[in-house]
Amino acid sequence: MTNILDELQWRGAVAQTTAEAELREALANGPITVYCGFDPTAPSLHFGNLVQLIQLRRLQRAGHRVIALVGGSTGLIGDPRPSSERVLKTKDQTAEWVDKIRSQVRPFLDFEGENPARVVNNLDWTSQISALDFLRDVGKYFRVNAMMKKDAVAARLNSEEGISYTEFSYQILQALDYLHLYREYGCTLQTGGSDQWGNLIAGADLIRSVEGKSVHVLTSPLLTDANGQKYGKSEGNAIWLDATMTSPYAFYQYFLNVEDSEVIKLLKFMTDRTPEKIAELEKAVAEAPFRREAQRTLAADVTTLVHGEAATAGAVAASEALFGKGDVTALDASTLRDAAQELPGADVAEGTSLTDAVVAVGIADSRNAARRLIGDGGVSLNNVKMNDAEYALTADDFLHGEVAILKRGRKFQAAARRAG
RNA sequence: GCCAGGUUGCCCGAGCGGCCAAUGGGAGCGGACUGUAAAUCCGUCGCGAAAGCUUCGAAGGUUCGAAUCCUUCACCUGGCACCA
Repeated sequence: MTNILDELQWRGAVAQTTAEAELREALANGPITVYCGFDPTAPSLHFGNLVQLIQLRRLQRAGHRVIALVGGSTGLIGDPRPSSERVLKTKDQTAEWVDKIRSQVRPFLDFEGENPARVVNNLDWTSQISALDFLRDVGKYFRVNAMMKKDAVAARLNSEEGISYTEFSYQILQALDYLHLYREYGCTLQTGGSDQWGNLIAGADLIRSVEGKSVHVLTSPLLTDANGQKYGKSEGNAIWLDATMTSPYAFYQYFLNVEDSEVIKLLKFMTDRTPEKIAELEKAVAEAPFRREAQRTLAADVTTLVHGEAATAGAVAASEALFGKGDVTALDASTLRDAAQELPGADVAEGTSLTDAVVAVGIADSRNAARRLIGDGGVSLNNVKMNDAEYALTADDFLHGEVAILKRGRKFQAAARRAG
C-alpha cells in the first residue's frame, strides 16, 4: 500500500512537516498516534475545523490511532491572532461550547471497532496545575526569545496593540497538551493548519527537551481562493457545521459556487474522490465549464459528509428548483414549500411594500439599502425583476397562496411566507 | 510615575474650526457580460421617503458653529525614570 503521506501530498493536504523522511517511515511502520486540537471559540465547528477533521479521518482510515482534542483550557486563554487581542470567554460559556464541539466531532471519526478514535479535553490535565508549578516545571523549558518569533506573536509584538501575557502563554499551554498526550497515549504526530505551525512545533520542542524524543508535526495549507482570501466565509459569515447556524442548503450552495480555478484543489483536499475521477472532473471543467460538474460533485460530497445524504438530497432539490431553468411559478406546491424551507425568510403580510419585504426577509439591512438595491435593478420577485420600491405584495405574489421568492442579484434568495 | 506621539466608517488611510456624513484605496453589495465561474467596466456603500437625525476612543467644555480647539478619563506606541 502506498504511504498515507503520499496520498496527503497528492491531495494538497501537506504544507509543512518535521523531518519528512522519518515521518514517512513512522507512518509506514505501523500505526502511530495522531492528535489535532479544536478550540471552543464558538458554539460550532466551522470550515477550517472541517479541513482538519478530514485530515484526521484520513489518518484513521489509513490505520492510525487518532485523538481529537477539545480545548477546554486553551479555549479559556485564546490563541493569539495576528490582528488583535481576543475578548475572554466566560468559563461557563467555554464549557458549554466544549460539549457541543465534542459531540460535533464524533460523526467524522470511527469510534467503533478495533481502532476507535478518542476525544479528550485538555482542561482535564491542566485545571489542577498551580501557577507556581506551571512556571517552575513547564516555563523553564521555554525561551521567551523563541516564543517571540512565532508568527502570530511576532505580528502582535509589532502591532500597536501588543499582546497580553495571557495570550503570549498560549503556546506553552498547547505544548503541554502534546507532551501529555505523548506520555499518556504515545502520541507522536500533531496536525493542524499551517498557521498553527508555531504552536505545534512548541509542543514537539517541549517533548524533545523533557523526554529526549523526536516527535512529528504536519500542517495543511490554509485553503484560499483565487484572491488569496481564506475559504469558509459567505456573506461575511463563517461557514458552520451546525445545521442551525449554516443550513445544509447554504452549505451546499457555498461549495457549488467555488471558482473553476479552485474547484479541483478543493475536490482533492475535501473529498475522497480517486485521482482518476478527479482527472475526469478536471477535464470536465476545461471542456464544459458551464455544466459545473466538478462543483456539483464537490458540493454534494462535502455536504453529505457533514449533513448526511438526506439533507444533501434536499439541498440539491432546492437548488434545482430555485435556480433551474423552469420558472418558480411553475413549481408544484410541495417542491416549492421544501425549497423555500431551505431559504432564510420571514413572515410577510399581503399588502406589504417590496421595500419592507426585502428588509424583513434579510436581503437588505435597511429600508434605505433596500430602496437603493431595487433602484439598481438588484431585486426580483418570483424571478421577475422589480423596479418599484413601493410595489405592494398581492395575494397572487404568494405562490400557491404560501410563499413569495425574493432574490437579490442572481444568487441570494429568500422566502417571504404569507403571514396569518 | 513623567515626557512625546497616537485612537476616524468593515480594513487601510486623508481631514486639523464652517464648503464634512467626512478625500482616496481595498473589501462588500448591485448592474452589464456569463455558466449560480473568473476577469473587466459601471454604479453603490451611516439611519431616514424627505425635512432631518446620529457618527470621527469616552465624558464634559469653549464657540453662532468642532472629527478639527480646551479639560478629564481609557487604551496603544516610543523614550525616560523608579525598582526596598
